[in-house]
Amino acid sequence: MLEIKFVRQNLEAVEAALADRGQSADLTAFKAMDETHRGLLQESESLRHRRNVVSEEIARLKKAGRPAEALMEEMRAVAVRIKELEKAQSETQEALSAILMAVPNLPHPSVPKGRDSSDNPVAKTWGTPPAFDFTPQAHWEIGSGLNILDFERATRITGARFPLYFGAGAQLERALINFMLDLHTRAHGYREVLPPFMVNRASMTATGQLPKFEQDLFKLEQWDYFLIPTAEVPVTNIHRSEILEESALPICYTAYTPCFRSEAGSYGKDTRGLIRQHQFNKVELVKFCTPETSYAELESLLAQAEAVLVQLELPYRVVLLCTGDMGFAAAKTYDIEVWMPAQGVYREISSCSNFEDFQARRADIRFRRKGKKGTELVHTLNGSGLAVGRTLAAILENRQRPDGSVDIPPALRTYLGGMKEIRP
RNA sequence: GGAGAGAUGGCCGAGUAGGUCGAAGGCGCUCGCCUGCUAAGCGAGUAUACUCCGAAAGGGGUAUCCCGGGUUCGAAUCCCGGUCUCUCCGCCA
Repeated sequence: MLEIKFVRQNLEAVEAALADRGQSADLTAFKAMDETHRGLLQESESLRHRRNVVSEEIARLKKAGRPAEALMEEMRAVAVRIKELEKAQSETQEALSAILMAVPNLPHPSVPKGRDSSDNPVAKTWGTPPAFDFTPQAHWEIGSGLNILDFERATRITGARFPLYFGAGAQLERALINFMLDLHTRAHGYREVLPPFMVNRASMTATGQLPKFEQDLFKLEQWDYFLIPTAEVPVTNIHRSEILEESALPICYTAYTPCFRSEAGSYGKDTRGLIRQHQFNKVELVKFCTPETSYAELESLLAQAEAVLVQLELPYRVVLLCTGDMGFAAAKTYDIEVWMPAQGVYREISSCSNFEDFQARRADIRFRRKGKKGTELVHTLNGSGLAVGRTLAAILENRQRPDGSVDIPPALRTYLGGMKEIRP
């Protein structure tokens, strides 16, 4: 969330930024509530002060064996008033935080203004889409032809939008996970973590999924736990409520997890194939760093995610999300989109964001500068490195051959016992 | 699931016949001094959040000893509820 002081002092700027995101922003309720709240705070604090002073006085009188009944009587009334104020205060506090928790992050100045994905400028294009002298098949057709993907049976086991891999398909998914983790840990200096796949409400709130987006999550019925929609949640929460040493930064983690999303509101979209599933695998990159380095870290994070596609020889492009297309918590986001030949479009395969201190404030993750007093909020970043199912889909489509077989990218072959291709 | 123990500052760890405890002591860290020889000595400082005053420097106030209630003029200390951790038993991949 945004700092309450900042919002108070920059109401118009915040409203304007929200408008850029395509949100109607009316913070007059916030302003009034904030003033009420601070008034209550001042009254109750001065009463508490009075109480603290008098309590000491009572202790002194009693020790000296002198009567204190009159003061105690006065304090009984003060205590009642303090209780009233506390109640009112907790109500205004709750109202204020409800408003603030629902306010998205402010876009970084370098983010272009725009309404939706059609306004996202392309920042970079890498590789050349393969030229086929036959009509390329969609990955679900290839997968079913090779008998490695089975969406029909997955539906029987669970329901729509769940994947079921067999044989070389399952192996390929696993190989991709290992390949990505190895690349990020060995070449990019990340530390591997394997976190819980369910998290509590506080963790979801810290990274921004809650309270606004509960309908996008899978929630356990008997527990106040949620299935993670991305490893960003458990991994960012590793350091919740901690004060880190500046010398420890940046902290870089990479994690493989399955991800669970209800995909509410996406009915009818991408109903076939691996593109939009309720459960999918992802290797995530997460960084904690100082504010002055976070934009450089965003660029390197992006490059590290791109490196996966470069090594797999999959053509892609990078787009910079405009203000209207960015996620709730992000200040700046690059999407990496891989080429999907069957549809002839680039599809998102990674999203790399700098959240600045938006998540850190919610999660209370700070650091201490060497030789300086006090603490500052860290900046957090994360990006997919990459979405595994979509990567597998891209390999199938980009490296398919007219006979229905698929050529395995050379970088991946050692992870598959030397397998060079998948044949029916 | 059953029984018991516990939760204090960056870390360790005192502190319960309720008051002068934001909290001893140690470690760590910062600054200064001393000394110089590899590892010590001395001194000072060292939680966080919110809020008010101030241009600022800085100063005032409040809260926080797991969380939420309660008792009381007053609670780290007493009572109730919850969460988490540890030990033992049970169950289990």
